[in-house]
Amino acid sequence: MTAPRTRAPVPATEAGPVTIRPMESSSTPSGGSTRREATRQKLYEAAVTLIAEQGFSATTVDEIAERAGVAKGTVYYNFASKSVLFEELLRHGVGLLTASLREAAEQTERDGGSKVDALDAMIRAGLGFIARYPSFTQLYVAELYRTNRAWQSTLMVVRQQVNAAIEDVLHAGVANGEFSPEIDVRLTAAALVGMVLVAALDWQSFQPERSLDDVHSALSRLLQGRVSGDR
Amino acid sequence: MTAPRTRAPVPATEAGPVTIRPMESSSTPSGGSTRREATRQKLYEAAVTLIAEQGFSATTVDEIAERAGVAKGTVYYNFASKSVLFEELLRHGVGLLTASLREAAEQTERDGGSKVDALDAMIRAGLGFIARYPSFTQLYVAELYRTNRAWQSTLMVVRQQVNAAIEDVLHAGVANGEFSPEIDVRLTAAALVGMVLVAALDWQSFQPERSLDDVHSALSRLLQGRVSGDR
DNA sequence: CTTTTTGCACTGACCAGTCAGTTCAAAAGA
DNA sequence: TCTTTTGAACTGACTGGTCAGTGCAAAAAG
Repeated sequence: MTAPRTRAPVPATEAGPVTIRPMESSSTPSGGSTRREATRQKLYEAAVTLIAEQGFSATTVDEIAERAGVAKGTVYYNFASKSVLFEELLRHGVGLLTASLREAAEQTERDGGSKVDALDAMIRAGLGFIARYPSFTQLYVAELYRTNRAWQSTLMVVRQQVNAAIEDVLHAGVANGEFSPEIDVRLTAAALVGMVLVAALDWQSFQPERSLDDVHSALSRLLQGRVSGDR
Repeated sequence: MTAPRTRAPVPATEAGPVTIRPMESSSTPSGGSTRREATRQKLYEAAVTLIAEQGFSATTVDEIAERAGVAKGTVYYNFASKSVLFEELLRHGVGLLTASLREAAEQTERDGGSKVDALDAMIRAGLGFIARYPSFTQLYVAELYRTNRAWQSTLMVVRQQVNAAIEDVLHAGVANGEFSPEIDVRLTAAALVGMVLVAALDWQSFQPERSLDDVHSALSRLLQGRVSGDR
């Protein structure tokens, strides 16, 4: 059998772990060419809402292209595959989130606040982020605990990035004497993430009219154990 | 074109009464025939793990059937569609969870415990449930905040069921004087759910060797504001 | 007790449709 | 000129759902 001249559909070896294509869009180390970057941004935005609504598998590349207002070919010109687009989107979004969290903690630090204050500020920052990018948050939560997926590793890295930002403050607080040395840093961080995530999603989904301050104070009360009693 | 594939037979003619198939699977009001129920159970179990791992859309009916050890047609004999199978699975699982939560609260009640104790018992019950059905929990979290989906309404009902169990205790505690009247019951309940959900998922995914007691005490500490200080 | 009938539960090949990914010539920037 | 985008055509694989047909245990008939 000889290769039919027109098409060259993947030779024999199927086991190829890596896509053979010449492309390699994912580079763009810095600078980012002007036009290209704008297109990618549009694709991110289109993809994030669609995937948040329907999930990754249920979202088609055609839909993403249409929503972004570009041709399907453009998607593949800018990203090696649907999965790669998704992975880069994840990294992009979580980068923004962690930056925001760390910034909040550092700001508190600079103002001479305590570690609880830092945690509180991070909760607020988290809520702010979720309010600004609700779709991204949905998508993050929805994909976070899936296993057996192509982007497993990306997800792990990204999750760790977020949790670490909180764990750092917790650790500092323990070293500080401000927090009990008996707290379980890892679990407490996870619990705090969950608290903010689910409460914020509830807020956005079912009571979007409420203010950030309002929601923040409810969580703040929980964080500081001001639920029982009323000191 | 007739040409029956491999099998022969059964002469044509079937002028008999046009029984269009007995269909009507989803009923089974009570008793339910033994065999049928066993098959449905196997399908639930197969579907829950697969969907937890891959998500609803990425999971095929063929996979579910194969994992359950039945033919594809059997899936459709027992459930009207893939979505219906999923919806019934959701209702089934959440039914178990809420029963467990309410039972825990009532037990505390009977023992003359406080409302914080009830909340604490519910956290423990929640953790226990998640430890027993981690896949179901993954699936629940992953699909909970999706919009534009066929089973939207089922999800809402089911979510409300869980949250209400917690809100009830919170309300009772406020009426009781045990909780500050300023707490936001709705948001606090959501936050507690998130706290348990994410912490437990973290536990199951990354530190499965730890004991329930261990995890419970970490969350308990957070609930009771015993994080800062060490009273 | 033996034979026949009934109908539920299950089967799996099949179909019509869908999707990710590819290709490319031509147009549009810059 | 060089880069980026377009848009439509195509493919190969896969998917949800269907349906004619099978197996079997219990009821009915003899």
